[in-house]
Amino acid sequence: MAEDHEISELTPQAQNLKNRYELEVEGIDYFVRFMNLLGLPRSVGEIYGLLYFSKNPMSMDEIVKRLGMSLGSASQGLRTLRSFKAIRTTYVMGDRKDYYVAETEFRTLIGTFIKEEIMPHLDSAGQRIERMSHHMEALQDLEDKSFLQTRLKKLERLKKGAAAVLPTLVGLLKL
Amino acid sequence: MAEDHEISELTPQAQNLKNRYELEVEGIDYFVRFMNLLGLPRSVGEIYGLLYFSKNPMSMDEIVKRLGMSLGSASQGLRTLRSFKAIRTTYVMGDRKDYYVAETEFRTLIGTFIKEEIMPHLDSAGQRIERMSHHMEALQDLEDKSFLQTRLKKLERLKKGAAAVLPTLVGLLKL
DNA sequence: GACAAATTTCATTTTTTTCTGAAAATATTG
DNA sequence: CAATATTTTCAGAAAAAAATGAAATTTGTC
Repeated sequence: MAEDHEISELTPQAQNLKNRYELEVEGIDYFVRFMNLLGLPRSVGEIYGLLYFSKNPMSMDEIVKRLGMSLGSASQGLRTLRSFKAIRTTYVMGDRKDYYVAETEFRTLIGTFIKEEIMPHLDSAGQRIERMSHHMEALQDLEDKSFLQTRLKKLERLKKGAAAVLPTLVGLLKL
Repeated sequence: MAEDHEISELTPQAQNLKNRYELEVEGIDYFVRFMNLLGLPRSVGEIYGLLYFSKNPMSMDEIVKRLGMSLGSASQGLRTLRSFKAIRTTYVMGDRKDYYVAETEFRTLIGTFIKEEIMPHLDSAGQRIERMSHHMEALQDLEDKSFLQTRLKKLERLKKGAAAVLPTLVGLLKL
């Protein structure tokens, strides 16, 4: 009973484990917030965070166990991450499971995100502006017409600006 | 009964109204999607879209009537838009209502959004990275430690890059 | 400063998104 | 190719976000 009163003192090993664990938890939280900023669900951020701070590739059932999430969420989340090339699979000899590792090249990751998630919006934005311009051209009231013309031009400029800046941004990310 | 069979033919005036209406609807939809991309609720996009394509300032009850939304949503949405400086109030003589007009300088609008919504995240991200580094420094296993050090450095670089690029982006928006 | 109009707040309801888990589909091994 | 392990799908449950509307507050007017 000599160490009864030292119950909150940790051995160096225990302290070490605790540090590693807290680092991981905070790291996962980091990516949960980041992905959330991009409009992606919590589970996606959790999986990516776990993989980002894991030295070894992980299988889906490991991920499920570590994060305490359902198989469905894990499968869906891994699919999303693959679609952004944020993770990739590795082959582990003598095992039929798939193993995943985080892609840590943020440049690629964000580039894919812009290309797949943002650019399509810009395309349909362009089409919508065209349809609006068409309606605008046909208006009788000249004052109203010219007012709307100005507003539509501004929209067009915004759209063109975004379409120009985003790819440049991806280029800049080489940093 | 001469025009019975022309029931779907519109007079020029009616056609004109229809064009104006469809332009407005499409314009509102445009901003609903845009705001949605920024993670803002539909009601915020609706209000901004309506104001953006309206030549005249509008009061809250007009907005409520035109969009068929609740007073609560309108009040909340207007507050959000004001906080981004996406709209401003105008004074209308002899009327005690507040009247709103859209701020059409997208540069300002996006600038405010970045400053108010994105930058705070970057600050807390920096703090979180620091806490993680602290835990990392204390680790015993040198291999794991150096692995995590690399990962944390990458995170740090991403964060620094974002912090540098975003204000630049605002500058570029002068276009 | 009492009244009325306009606006905000907030508890509740509605809608949308995300998660779950078991069944179906697919892939792998002996 | 049968047996089994792994992954995906998807209907329903749970959680989160947004909208509602009536009460409370604020603002402006006489």
